[in-house]
Parts: sequence; structure tokens; C-alpha cells
Amino acid sequence: MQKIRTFSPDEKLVEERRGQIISSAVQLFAKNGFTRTGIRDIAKACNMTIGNLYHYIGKKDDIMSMALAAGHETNLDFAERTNHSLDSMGPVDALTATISGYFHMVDDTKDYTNFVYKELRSLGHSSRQSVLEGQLAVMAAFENILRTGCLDGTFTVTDEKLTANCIVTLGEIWAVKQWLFKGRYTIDEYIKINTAQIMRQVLVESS
Amino acid sequence: MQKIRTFSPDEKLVEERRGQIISSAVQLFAKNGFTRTGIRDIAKACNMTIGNLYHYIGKKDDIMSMALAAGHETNLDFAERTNHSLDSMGPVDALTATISGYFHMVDDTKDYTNFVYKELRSLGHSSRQSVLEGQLAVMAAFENILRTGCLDGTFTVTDEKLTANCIVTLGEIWAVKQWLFKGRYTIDEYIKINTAQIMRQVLVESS
Amino acid sequence: MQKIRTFSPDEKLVEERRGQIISSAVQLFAKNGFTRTGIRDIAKACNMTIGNLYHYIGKKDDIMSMALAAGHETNLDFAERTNHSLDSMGPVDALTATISGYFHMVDDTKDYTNFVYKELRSLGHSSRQSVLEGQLAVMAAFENILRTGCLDGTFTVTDEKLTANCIVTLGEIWAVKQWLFKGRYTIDEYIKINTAQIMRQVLVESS
Amino acid sequence: MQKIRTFSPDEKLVEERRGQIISSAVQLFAKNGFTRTGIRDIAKACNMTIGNLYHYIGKKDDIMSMALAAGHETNLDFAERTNHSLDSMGPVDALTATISGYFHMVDDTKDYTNFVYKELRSLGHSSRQSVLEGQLAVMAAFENILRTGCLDGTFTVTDEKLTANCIVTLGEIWAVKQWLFKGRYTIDEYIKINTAQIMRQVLVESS
DNA sequence: CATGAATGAGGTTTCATTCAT
DNA sequence: TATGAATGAAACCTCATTCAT
Repeated sequence: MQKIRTFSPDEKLVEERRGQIISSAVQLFAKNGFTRTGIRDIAKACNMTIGNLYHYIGKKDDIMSMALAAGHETNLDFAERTNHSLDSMGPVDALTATISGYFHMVDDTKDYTNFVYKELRSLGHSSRQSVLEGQLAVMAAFENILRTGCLDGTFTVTDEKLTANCIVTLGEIWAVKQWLFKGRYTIDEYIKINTAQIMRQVLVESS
Repeated sequence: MQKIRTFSPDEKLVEERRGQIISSAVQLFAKNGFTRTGIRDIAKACNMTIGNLYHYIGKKDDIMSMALAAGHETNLDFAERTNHSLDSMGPVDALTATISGYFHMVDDTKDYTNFVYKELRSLGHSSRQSVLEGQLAVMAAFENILRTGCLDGTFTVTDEKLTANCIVTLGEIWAVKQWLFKGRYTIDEYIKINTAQIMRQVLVESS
Repeated sequence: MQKIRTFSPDEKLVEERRGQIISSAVQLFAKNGFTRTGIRDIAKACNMTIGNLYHYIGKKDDIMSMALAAGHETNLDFAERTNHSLDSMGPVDALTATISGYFHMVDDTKDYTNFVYKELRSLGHSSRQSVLEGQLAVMAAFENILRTGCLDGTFTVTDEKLTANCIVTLGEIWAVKQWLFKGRYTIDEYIKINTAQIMRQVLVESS
Repeated sequence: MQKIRTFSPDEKLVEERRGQIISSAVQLFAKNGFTRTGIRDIAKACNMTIGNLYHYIGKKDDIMSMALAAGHETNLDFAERTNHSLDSMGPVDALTATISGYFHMVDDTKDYTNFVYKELRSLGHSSRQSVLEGQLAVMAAFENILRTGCLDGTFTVTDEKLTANCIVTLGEIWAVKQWLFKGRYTIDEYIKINTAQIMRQVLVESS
């Protein structure tokens, strides 16, 4: 988590420029992958010259680190918020709300999800660990809801880990398989159908 | 599907060498991505010299094309075999067998699956179409079973496409998220649990 | 010796700023060389911003020119003072005093000496000529003393040029080979021993 | 002392090409310094293309390392040979022969000497130590002769280290101050005069 | 059939210099 | 007078591909 080199003393500006860089870059990374995306492409995409871009980063890899860090934080935040949802709701509502929240989050950060699917396996050890940590936190949040539901008899689940993974994956796949869903479903329809299916899986059968 | 250049007239040898090249390359592509994998790495991995390797391919891209073509064929074969399964079994058995068959196939070709997840979005239009066609064929096979089951009252499914996608995805994810499953489940356990879950989703509730 | 561009009409200030710039820069040039020393490093070392620094110089090369000019002047001054020393002293005292004066001067301007040793060969023709002229002036001053001593029978020297060069070099080497002398000799010890050795070389043997 | 990357398995060729590279590069480094010398310049100087040059080195720095290593070895060899000279000669002959040998060696490797004078201060710690070690070995060889001569009453020297340094420096300066000597002295004349001077310094005065 | 040295275009990165504020 | 963001040329380095042996 070391500081990234910059030549500018103006922290506000640095933050702003880095934001532009990351969001342009993640789009390109998601489409073409890290290696195929040239610095020139990134610079062009965020209307900077190459030289200027390098005032805000130290090297190309830094862009990836920053993008991963941002996504990681988003995941941790989501997990934290989710863990509070059980305070005010029953398991069924909590699960419904969390699925919807997660799927919407994925929809808002499609590029990040695709980028991670593309690059995860080629990341260095520490970056990779950090990404996985974020994903595990989200899964743990779902597991928590499922476990609570099992304890009070609302849900019946053989293996919470696997079910949580299934839910998370269905969300991610929305971003990853856009080619399949585009034009067929809106995100809300997709959520509705999948939520129904998931509920069929986990709810105790009411005779 | 244009012919790939070779300098050798011996088709047997060409076939053999290309097989070596593809299987070495797909491993590397899955781990490091196409661009990060150098011709040198591929040559080393299959114990050829660069010069010799270039006797059997025309350019680096050809290796990718060949790998994709091989995967495509595997998918089409699988779909075809599956479509015959209903001739001799009921929908429940057919679904169970097909899930198992598909998941095992993914397990046997993990590298290919990861490679596709990594590179699909950066492929050129025609290669991409061809890959998607293969995936759709597999999905269609599952849809076919589900639809048959619905017609005879065994299954109840809101949206066959989505359910088929869910099944296929759960299979692929076995390869893609090895970091999550490794050491926790064997492929057979994974199949068993997921099959059970899927059945809960699609089987008509027997009161 | 063309004028160096400045945006400031205040000559006092220009002079002052340039002094700061040169002394910071020469230190860095001596350690890292001209090319490896960035404008940024120089600006930081003299607590200016890049923009401000460029108000007092036209281009990076100007800093080098100014540094060389300053050293050149120091050399000429030294040579001039030396040429007067024979007016009031005999050759032995004059030589002793001049050696001491020269070695102390080198000690005071170590950075400049190292900088010249590093960069001399890569200078353009005219800068280079100017530096050499300064060095020759100093050598000539020593030659003059030696020649005078030879004429009056105090010294015996085969080749005044070479002996003068030897003396000057022993002085310069104090700055250049600091790694060898540091902690072993003070400048005054170094002067004492070397003076003795030089005297043994040049004094007529008194039987 | 780690191996330098090469793509060629032919060690003979690698050795040969590296020899060409080093000798071309050292010339350029001596004249323009390491940083000002571009890879293009080096490639041009040894009639290679940039790409081909990079088959025999890993990075520009490697060229410097190799050049330093070669010079280092030359120094150690010289020191070793010198240490045997006392076996068969008296101190006076040994000193005369060694001075001549050393000065000739410097003359043969002028570029290396100039290169070291230019770059020593900007080298990283370990390269630097290695160069200094070589220089100290040569100095120690001279010290050894001087000390032997003092013990048997032939020489009288106040400080062997300083005298050894003086001798070595006079040799190096032949390469460094070519501008001063060129056209005035041949290397043999330079050796003759300096040897005489040094002898005057170190020989016990015979009344 | 096999080899690997050679090529050169294109990628990333650095840095002196300018100029609007 | 002072600032530092922006520029773009040029540096280093990689790698797919060819071709003489």
C-alpha cells in the first residue's frame, strides 16, 4: 500500500486526475486487458498527454493497483453495510435486499468486474490476495444472512459457502456475460428472476 | 476458418506438433494472458525452438485461433451428445447426467475455460462469435432438457435460458475460481452439491 | 561568454539566485554527473520551484556554463596572485606557500574539481578550452616559480611542465580520491607530506 | 556477480559479441559518459542493431558492469604479477619495471581509466567497492616494493601509501590529461621522466 | 526438418522547457 | 516575482517474425 509517485503538490488535483485516469483505464482494461492497453490509449481516453499522465502515477502498474484498491474498498464497504442489515430486518428481507444491492453494485461497476475476471490470475501475489479478500468479505456477508436464516428455521441450506458463492457469481456473471443478457433483460428483471430462483433454493418448503 | 500456414507437407507431423503447441500455449494463456505470453515462452514450454515452431504456424494469433477452434469443437460435440441423451432417459436422469458430464468436461479443460474468460472480450469479431456459438450450443442442450421436463410436468422453470445459464456458469466457475474450491471440494462433491441445489430449483415440489 | 537569459531586471537578485543555483548544482553534478542531475533535483536543492529557477537561467546548460566560468575565474585569480608571490619571497618559500594555497583552494572547492574531472571530456569545444586555459594558468604559475628557482640554483628540474603538472595533480587528487584519504589525513597533513616529497624532488641536493 | 541475461545458447558467440559491445561502449563512455551515451550509439559503434545487442545483455547497466568487471580483473592480474617481481629482482629494478608496466597498461586501457574517473562517484555501492578494490590492489603492489626497499636500505619513504598513490596517479593522469601530453611526450618519454623523478624521491641520497 | 541470430516497430518512461495563473 | 501543470521529443527495452545455415 505504498504511496504512488506524483510530481504535483496539489493533493486535490492529484486525486481528481487519478480518478479520471482510473475510470478511463478500467474501461479499457476490461475490454482489452491490461497488456493490450497502451499508455497512449489511456492518455487519449482521459484527454491527457502521456507526459502529463506520468505526473500523477509512477508507472503503468500503479494504475492497476489504484483500480484494484478502489474496487477492494467498494467490496469491503458493501460487506460492512450488509452485516448491519440483519439488525433491522428478517433473513428473507435481508437476503432480498442484499441480492438487489449487490447486483446493482455489480451493474454500476461492470468494468471493474470484467477487469478482475480478466486479470486476476496474472496479478502478483499481494494484489491478488487483496482482491480475493474483498470477494471473500462479500461472500461472508451473504453466508452470515444464510446462517441466521437457517438458525431460525427460515432457510435450509446444505453448504452456506457454496450457496453464497452461487449468489455472488450470478451477480458477477451479469457483468461478465453482457453479450448474453443485453437486450433480453434489464438489471431489475434479472434481479427479480434470480432472486426468485435463489429463494426456491434456500427457503424451507412451506407445504 | 482459413488454413494456417505450415512449411511441412507431413500432415501427421503437423497435427502432432500443433497439438503440443496448443496445449502448452493454452496453459500459459490461462495464467498470463495472450499478450504476456511470448512466443519464446511457448516454444520453451513445448520443447521446440522458435524457428521450428514457426514451421507449424503462421503467426502467434494462429495459436489462439487453433486453441479456440479446438474448444469450440469440444463444445459442439458435447451439445450433440447431450441432445441424444433424452432418447434413452427421462428428464431428471438426463439433467443429472448432463450436469455431471459438463462439469467433468470443464474440469478436464480448466485451462481452456480460464483462457476464454480472460480473452473473450478482446477477441476479434469472428473468433468471438465462434466461441459464443459453442457456448450457446451447450446452453441450448440444457434448455432442451429443461423444456422437455417442463412439458411432461417434471420440472417447473420460469425462464429456461436463465436456468441453463446458471447451470453452465456454475460449471465454469469451478475452473475460474479454483482459488476458492481448491482443497475444500473434489469435483465430484462439487457436482453432487450443485446438482442437488439445481434440482431443488427446477423440480416440481412434491408435497 | 554570451549573456544568459533572465526575466528579472533586478541584477542583485539575479546574482544572488544564480549563486544559490550554482552551488547547489555543482554539488549534485559532482556526485551524479550533469546528465543524471535533473532540473527538478537542482530546484529542490536550492529551494526554488522549477518555474522560478527558469527566471534566472535560460536552459540547463547555462548552469554548467556559469559553474565553469566561476571555477575558471577562481583559477585565474589564483594564478595572478601566485605570480606576485615571487616579488616578496624566495623560490622555496614561494613554492611552499603556493602549494599550500593551491591545495587549500582545491579543498574548498572539492565539488568543482570533481565536477570538472567528470565532465571535462564531454564539454563542447569552447567551454572546454576555457577550463583548460584556467588549469594551464595555474600550472604556468608553478612553472614560473620552478624556473626562477632553477635559474638561481635553488632548484633542479628536468621538465618544469611535468613537475608543475605533478604538483597540480597531487592537489586535485585530494578532492578526487577522497575515498582514499578520508579519515587518514587532514588536508594540512596531506599538504605537509606532499610538500616535503616535492621538495626532495626539486631541491638541489645539498651534500 | 550475477549472470547477465542472454538469449543465445552459443557461449562462444556471446563472449565475442560482448567483447565488441564492451570495447565500443567503453570508448563512448569515456568520452561522453554513461548517461549521454545512448544504446543507439553503442549499437552503431559495434555494428549491431539495437534488438540484436539486447540478445547479449539484459540492460544498459549490464554493459557498465561488464566493463568494470573487465577492468577490475586487469588490475588484479597486474597486482598479482607485480607481487612476484621481487622474487627475481632488487627493489630498484622491480620498481622501475613495475612503473613501466603500469604506465603501459594505463596507456593500453586509456578508455577504461577515463571511464572510471568519470563514473566512479555515480556508481552504486557494490560496483564502486569492486573498482576501489582493484585500485587498492595495485597500490598495495607498489607499497610492497617500496617497503621492501626501505627495509634493505635502498629506499627512504615517509609514507608508502602516499607515495604509492602518487605513482599510480601519475600513471592514470597520462590517460586523463591526454590534452596536456598529446604531441609533447610519447608514453616512453613520459615513463622515463617520471621514473627519474620518482627515484629522486625514494632513493636514499648517495653522497 | 531444425536452428537461433538478426531485425525493427512499438511499448513504457523520463525530463528539459514553456506558459497561464 | 513566483508557481507548477502541461508538453513532446527522446531515451530504454521487448518481442513477433524472418531467413541464412
